[in-house]
Amino acid sequence: MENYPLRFPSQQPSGSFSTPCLSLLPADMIGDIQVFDTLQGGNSAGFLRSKDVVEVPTSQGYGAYQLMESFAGSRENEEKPSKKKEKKVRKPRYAFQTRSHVDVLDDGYRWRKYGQKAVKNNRFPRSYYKCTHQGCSVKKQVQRLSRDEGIVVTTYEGVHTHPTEKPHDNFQDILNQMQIYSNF
DNA sequence: CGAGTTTGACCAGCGC
DNA sequence: GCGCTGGTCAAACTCG
Repeated sequence: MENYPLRFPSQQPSGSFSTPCLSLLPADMIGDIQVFDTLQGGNSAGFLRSKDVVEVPTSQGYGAYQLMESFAGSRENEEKPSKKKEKKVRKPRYAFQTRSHVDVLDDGYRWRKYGQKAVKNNRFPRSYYKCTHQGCSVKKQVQRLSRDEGIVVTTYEGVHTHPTEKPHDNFQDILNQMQIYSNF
């Protein structure tokens, strides 16, 4: 499999991310991801408003990244008729939409593919990956939009419990940088 | 030989 | 209850 390094804007001057080049991604195009309009503070990555778009240099040129904070388990948080079963607690998910012709962007972590499924209303399959680091249960899903096959949606579930295995920025640094660039 | 991929089977949740 | 769909498992396979 061919991976391309994903470089985030640590070397970019502030203010160079002012022109989002992608329209908003409808929530229904990425399955059960729910897009929140307001900041859900308090969690480790809740510092970006959803629908913020940052433009990020990649080896294929600039790509537009839209961070969407989402909670797939939010329905479980709503009022629901009580059930005997313990409600399933799901970790928060964070989805990025990326304009790239490669599906799997190199974010510095090592991933093991554990599944691939055909998705309804999408001619491209969705791939499921787990972080291979011992004790780390972070997962991600990668899906290409059928409406615009140049766009890849990567959905992260969970937070890494370890630093990146590559010398460059880890994911938390990346998100922190996004915070910096989204606060101008 | 170990690590990662492929792929069919299985399971759970949800809507009708 | 049943069918559909998303998510996961695990055996077989590939690759370096």
